[in-house]
Amino acid sequence: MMDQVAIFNEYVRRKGLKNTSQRMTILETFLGSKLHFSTEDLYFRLRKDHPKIGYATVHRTLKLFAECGIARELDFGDGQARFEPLNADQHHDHLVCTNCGLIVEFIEPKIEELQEQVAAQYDFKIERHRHELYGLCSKCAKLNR
Amino acid sequence: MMDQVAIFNEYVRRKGLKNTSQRMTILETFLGSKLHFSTEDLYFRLRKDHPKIGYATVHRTLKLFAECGIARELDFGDGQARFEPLNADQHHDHLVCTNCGLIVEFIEPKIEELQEQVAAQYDFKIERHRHELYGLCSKCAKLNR
DNA sequence: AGCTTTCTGATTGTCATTTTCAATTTCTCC
DNA sequence: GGAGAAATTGAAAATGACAATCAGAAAGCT
Repeated sequence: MMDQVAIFNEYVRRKGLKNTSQRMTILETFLGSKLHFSTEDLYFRLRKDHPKIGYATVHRTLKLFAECGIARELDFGDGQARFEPLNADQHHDHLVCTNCGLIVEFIEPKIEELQEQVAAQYDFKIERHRHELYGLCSKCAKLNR
Repeated sequence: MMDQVAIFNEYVRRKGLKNTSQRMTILETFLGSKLHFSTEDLYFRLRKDHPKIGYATVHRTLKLFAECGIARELDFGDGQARFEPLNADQHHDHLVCTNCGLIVEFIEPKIEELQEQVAAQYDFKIERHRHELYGLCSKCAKLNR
């Protein structure tokens, strides 16, 4: 967690940006909470203790996190961008429950490998990818029977 | 191609919807053209020969195609929904060139299989998935060197 | 501390998509 | 074949997430 703060500070310094109390507050809340925030989620969570921080600032700051590599921007097709803290862990993708919204992360190196082979086959140089599995989690599968 | 028209007609009948000339026109154009339409793409293409068909109708009709299973809605993260005709072919996913917008379809049954295993492992019942590889196609990789 | 640059937050703008609604068309049932 | 109920159309307006604007505030170099 200290790593991410350090990376952010370094990025800010290198780019000639400024280190404001709002940015620090947002960063702490972002790192110290559940994953997969939408801008709105984080805005309302921050509101409790920091009612003066505006929506636009939260939005801009999350973009900044993505820019400097400490966050990943996700899009689960519900019309709202989400962000998750990124650390040095292995790359993961997501399972999304279409009923309750539960998000589970999964790691499957064999898929990553096959992706590379596909890209090579079509002579593409992959920069990033999206891989999401949508369906019902075990709880919702039982309820919806 | 006849299959998709039949499926659509069947769906319309079963749902108590009505079969209008606009819908037929849109369906023909949709099936008879390049893949991966945005609503706007299709709207402008239709405009040439059918200037009276409105944007909202194109949009609603594409949604209807997706609903009845003859089209798949795609989202390549550029803020515009796209649609492609679906037939009984094997499921495919997409490579997207981030420079020129080229879209290539790929099929990799081993990935599909691994997905199933992942879902089983987390006790998810998959309904659909998204898998897109973003990067540079061979042409753009050469130019951007 | 002074001064330049960036940042903030309220507001407004943008853009794809969705909704609205009156007029039109379809389709069922005589 | 045509009346009537119900769905559809198309123009326009509404929606909603995101991005841009801008004047006042804050940061940080010297």
